[in-house]
Amino acid sequence: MAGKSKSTFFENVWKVCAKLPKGKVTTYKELAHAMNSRAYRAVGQAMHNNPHYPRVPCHRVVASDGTLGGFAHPVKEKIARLKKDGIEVKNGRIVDFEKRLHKFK
DNA sequence: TATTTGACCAAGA
DNA sequence: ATCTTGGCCAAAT
Repeated sequence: MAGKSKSTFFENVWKVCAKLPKGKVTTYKELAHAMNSRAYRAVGQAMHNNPHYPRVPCHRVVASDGTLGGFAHPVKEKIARLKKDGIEVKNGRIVDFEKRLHKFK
């Protein structure tokens, strides 16, 4: 085997997040879960440092209760991008959150 | 190596 | 339903 390609936690997060279909959202917790981890806080850090937009759609990652969570830019932009993806936000919450929520695997 | 910092979460009050 | 608290984990300092 040639060089061992050890991937960091962040890189794994980005890799999984890149699989999120357009028109859907996921949560920090779900991303962690998909990696068999409970580091949902660290997932937030990975999104904050996401160097791969738009390949990694970090704006479609929200909090477990359907609220928006954070964003590296004004939250206003996150809302705008979601709307562009066909996802509605009202009063700081994802509309029809449960229907929009994507679970990996 | 130890401490601090978050785009979090679940359970209490 | 909203607000507070403690716990959680990886990265950065």
